[in-house]
Amino acid sequence: MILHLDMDYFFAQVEERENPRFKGEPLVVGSDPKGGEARGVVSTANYEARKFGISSGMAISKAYKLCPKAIYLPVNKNLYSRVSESIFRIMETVSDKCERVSFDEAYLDLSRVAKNYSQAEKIGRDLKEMILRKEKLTSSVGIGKNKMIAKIASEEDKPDGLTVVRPGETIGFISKKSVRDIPGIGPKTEKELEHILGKSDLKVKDLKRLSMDQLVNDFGKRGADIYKKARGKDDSRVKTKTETKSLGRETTFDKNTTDPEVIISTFKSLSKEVVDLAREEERNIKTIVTVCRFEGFDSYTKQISFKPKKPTRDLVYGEGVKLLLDLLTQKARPVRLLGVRVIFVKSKNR
DNA sequence: AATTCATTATCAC
DNA sequence: CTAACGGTGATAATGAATT
Repeated sequence: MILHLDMDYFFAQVEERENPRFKGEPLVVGSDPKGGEARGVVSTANYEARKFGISSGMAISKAYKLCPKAIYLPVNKNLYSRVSESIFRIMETVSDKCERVSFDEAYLDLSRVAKNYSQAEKIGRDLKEMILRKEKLTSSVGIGKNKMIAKIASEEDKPDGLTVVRPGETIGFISKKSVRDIPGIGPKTEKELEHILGKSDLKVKDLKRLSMDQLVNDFGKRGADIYKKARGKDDSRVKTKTETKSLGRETTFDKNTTDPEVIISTFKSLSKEVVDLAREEERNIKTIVTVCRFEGFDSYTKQISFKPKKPTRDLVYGEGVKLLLDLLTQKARPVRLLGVRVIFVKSKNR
């Protein structure tokens, strides 16, 4: 028995709470639109802004065109992080089997704490109530027999919703949903599935026409996953703690650049950030990856592996620039984005 | 033959 | 007219290089 909780339009809702004058006005949290010239994206928009067609992930320049008079706020990560921590602590009082997915999303395994779905529902209501009381924020909850069902259920009735899907209702619940509602099926996979089935606007029930064999053939491991999910099955566990496997920083320039001074100094500061953060992990690294996106949006990576070493600035910057210079001389084109990432060595015992 | 490395693709939020 | 489009991290596929 799994519960999924998703905060409603989280960043924007927090900003409304901090400044109630924003309520009722279209509000967009994301990068500075700079009069429509900026290259960032929308993080979260409140419902008033969504009426203009603005949504998460959209280019901020497009959002600005759709609604220049909206209130545009920068992403105040520290604030959301504090609120997030408080919400997770509330959730963890209900069950310590809690998986934090992002700032505003988490799963709880209720198998040990609820005898039946009615009890689970009560827990869901209580959770929403506690969060509202403590943080003055609304959330949406879904409960189902596995993580996938719980997640889709939490989307069902937002904002401020609570949906319980009992095991017997599972198939009926998902069959009419779009294939895009299945976590793990993104735009590319949807397109490919449409091509295979010769039909657009695919529903979950349509997927049942595809055999396990065919799906595995076409999509590998993910195909097997799709086969099961189309039948309401998902045996992934709620995982409470996971260790960081990699850590990186990247940045997009305001304008594409060919200036070596700018490129190198930017890379240097990205490297410094990565090293400072990697140090806190107190673990060795085994790979350094540099990323470069050029004018035209095509991206390339170059990486180097070695015997486990401490993440020092000399190492990460030193090896990193070599990789970067390789990419730059190979392409010799204006640069849009630069990034650097380190991959940690797996630590022993778990 | 098995494992690791390098690179790209896809996805989620 | 169309495209516009961040940052962080995970996982998988594939082919080459190593062990």
